[in-house]
Formats: sequence, structure tokens, C-alpha cells
Amino acid sequence: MSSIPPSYDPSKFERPSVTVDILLFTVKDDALHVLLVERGEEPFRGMWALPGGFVRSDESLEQAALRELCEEAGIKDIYLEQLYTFGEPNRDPRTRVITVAYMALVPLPDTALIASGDALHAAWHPVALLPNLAFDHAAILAYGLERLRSKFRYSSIAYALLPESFRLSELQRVYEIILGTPLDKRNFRKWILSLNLLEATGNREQNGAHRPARLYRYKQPGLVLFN
Amino acid sequence: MSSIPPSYDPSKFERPSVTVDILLFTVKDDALHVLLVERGEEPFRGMWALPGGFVRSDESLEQAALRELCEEAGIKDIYLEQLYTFGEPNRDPRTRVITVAYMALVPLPDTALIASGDALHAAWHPVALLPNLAFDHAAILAYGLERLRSKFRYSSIAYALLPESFRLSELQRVYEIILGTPLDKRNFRKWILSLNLLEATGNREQNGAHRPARLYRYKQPGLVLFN
DNA sequence: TGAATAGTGTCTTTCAGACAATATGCC
DNA sequence: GGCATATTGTCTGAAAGACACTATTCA
Repeated sequence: MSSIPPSYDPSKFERPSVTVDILLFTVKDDALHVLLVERGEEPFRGMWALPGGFVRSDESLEQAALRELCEEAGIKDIYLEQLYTFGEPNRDPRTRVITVAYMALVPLPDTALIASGDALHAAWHPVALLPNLAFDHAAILAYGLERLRSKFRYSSIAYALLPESFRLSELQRVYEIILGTPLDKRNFRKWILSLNLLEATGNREQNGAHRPARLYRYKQPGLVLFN
Repeated sequence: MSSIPPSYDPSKFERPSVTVDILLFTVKDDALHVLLVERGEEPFRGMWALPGGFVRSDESLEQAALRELCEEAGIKDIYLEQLYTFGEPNRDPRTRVITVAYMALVPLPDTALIASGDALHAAWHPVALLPNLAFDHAAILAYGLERLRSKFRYSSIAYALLPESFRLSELQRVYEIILGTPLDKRNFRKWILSLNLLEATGNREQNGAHRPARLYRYKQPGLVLFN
């Protein structure tokens, strides 16, 4: 944007459309799920796609992603992380569309609200069993999955997939689902507690004919995804 | 891009301009430098800015970044990494401009070519002593610096800042400059050689009244930034 | 032989991973 | 008491970090 000859003018360039697409993940039924919406129009009418839409001229990219999430899935107050920007010239058959992909995690209890609101045709799909996706959304999803998994290897973000207070065994289960590998209970607890990000609530949860579990919560106020 | 009512049409949305901006880093004179260009036009005429420019309708984002690098700095065959997309509504006073930031590393010997070619007003600036930058380029640079440093902590990309063959002490010096902290010579050598990415060329370099150093090169063909 | 950089090994500490027995509550 | 899950510690191997002396070349 810098050493452009004086004759250059932004308005002279053919402008692309810019969209945001959001990878909204949750863990349900012991599996990682992603929210998809069924397209009601061409192109790709009837196919599943990531929620998203055009960025308006008065909003930031993140605001656009939050607005789309609200409109299409009824979700508010969620932490978003920008993933990557996809801009191959022909990724949209209609015209040049550049899309900025975001990723977000939804706590399990909130997933019920979604796809019940005025969401048109939104539904959770297990990532292990996906339909064909519109546009290059399969590539976007693949990229986001890789990022999600690598993040789980060195951070404690799994709490964002759980209710405010949870059992350590639930937290471990989330890690196992995302990473796709079983973890040793003692080593997991040693590690997650050594991060010093969790605190016991003092409460216990009884859910079966066995010893009740201590409940933990995340120490930080609000949702902090990067740690 | 998905559950848009049928009446929606990309062409109905006011389209933003989209640019790419590139953080081109090198190490010169024992300091990390970034390439800046002096703006020849409003807005911010006369101020320094990151090299970059508008994305054309027939090229990908990466192609646009490579083209701009070639036009503004005469550089080819360089590895680029997409950093982040900045899209605050008023980051450009003229109109809505969304910019996709890229990062690249230039080997020291190639830096001489730059800013000598037909580059308009391109110059290397030490990142520790920067002028005020146009637009939000200071924020983009801050973001890129953080990413660069965190990358150096767990990868071996420093070789991209050196000529094809180099002394281990030179490589160590690059790490020290980027990380801003001195490293132990024995531990550094142990670590970098244990990565198994370097091989001795068999040659030695004599440059002073002391024992000549073995030269090493990177094993992989081509430039691989992520490892 | 003095100056300057190259090159090398050990010890300690820390972290990750393997591994199994006891505790507590409900039925 | 039987069942189901909760809770806890030790040992081992690997990697990271602290640390100092010898080697080689030129002037």
C-alpha cells in the first residue's frame, strides 16, 4: 500500500467481495462436532457449508464473524480466533470472494440453544462423518482441525468446550477426543493442575453409584483462548 | 456465505479493497531489520510503510504478495508465510481497505540487491529504531515480530536469514539477535545439530587471525520455513 | 607467544511418560 | 459386599541448562 505511483487509486481496482466463515466446534456425544448450515441458494444450493457471510463496510472482520454467528446460530459472547484467509481467485464460482476464516469453541450446554433459535438450517455434524461441503470449506475445515489439535497439545483451551464447572475426568475426555488418543489419568491431572489455571469450586458432583467427583472451574475471568 | 436469503447477491454489497502487506525481515549489522518503503502519495505521503499493494482479481493472495515483493524490492523465490488479516473499518482513511499481512525472511547476501534495483524508496530499518509508520503498519509489525520470535523458540528457521553456507557461530548469533538473549555455545550446537537439519559442507572459512570455522548448510532442498 | 575464535563433554535439573493401588459413594 | 468412578505417587528416561578447557590459525 506504499510505493504506489500517484496515479493509483483504490477505487480503480476491481474490488473483491470479502466474507467471514466460522468454524464453530463443540464436543457432543463423545465426538468433535462442527456447525454447518444448509445452503438455500445457488451456488451449491442444498449443500452444507460453514456459517458466515459478507463483511459490511462499517464493521470489523471480527464483528462480522460475531454478527454472523448471532444471526445464523444465535450465539453471543463467544471467543473467536482468526485462522487464515483464503483467497484463491476461483474459490467462489460467482465472483472473486476472499474469505477470512475464524474458529470458535462452544461449551456443550450452549449447543442445545443453537439450531433451535431462528437458525435456518444449522446442524451439528461430527467431523469424522461430514457431508460434502460447498466452496473450499472442506479445506478451511481441515486447516482449522489441524490448528485446533496442535493447540490442544500445548494449551489448556479445552475448558472452553465445557460448562463453567466440570470434573477433571470430563476435561480429560475432551482432550482425548480432540487428540484422538487415550491419556493417562495421573499424568493428565499432574499436567493440567501444574498449569495452575484451574481451581476447585469446593463442590462435588454425584452422578452414579460411585464416589462423587470434585468440580473445577477455570480461574481466569472471561474466555481467554490463548495461553 | 451460506444461509444467505435468496435475495442476497455478492454484487449488492459494498466491496472493500483488499491489499497485501509484507514484513520482510533480515539480519544486518548485528540487528534485525525490516524493509520499508517511503510513500510517494497521499495519504501518509513521505511516511514509511510496509511494502505491499492491491490484490488483482486474477491472482491469489500469495501471488499478490510475491508480485509486490518483486516490484518493490526486486526479490524473487522467497518463502512467504501468511500472518494475519487486518480489517478495522477505518485503518485506511481513503476507503475500506482490508489487508492480508505476510512475513518473509531474506538471506543477508541478498539484501544488497534490494533497495538498489528499481525499488522506489525502499530501505532497511532496524526494528529497534523505527520511524512512525503509515496506516496501522506499526501494529502489523508488532504482530509479526512476536510471531517471528516465538517461531525461533521452537524451530530452525534462522537459516533463512543466512547465506547458503554459514558458520555455526553465525547461526547462533542470528538466534541471539532475534531472541534478544545470549545463548550457550555448547548447548546451542548440541541442540541445532540434534535437529539433524544441517550438514557440514566440508569447507572451512578463514576470516581472521584464528582457527577457521567449518561451514554448514541446510539439508533440505528449497526453503521450508515450518519445521 | 599472544590474540581471537572454533570446538568439545559432564553433571544436574526438569519434564514427560509408564505404571497400580486405595478411597468413596450408591445400590 | 459389589460396582463404578475418584484420587493419589514413584520410577525411569530424555531433554534442557549450567559450566570451562583445549585447538587452531594468524600476526
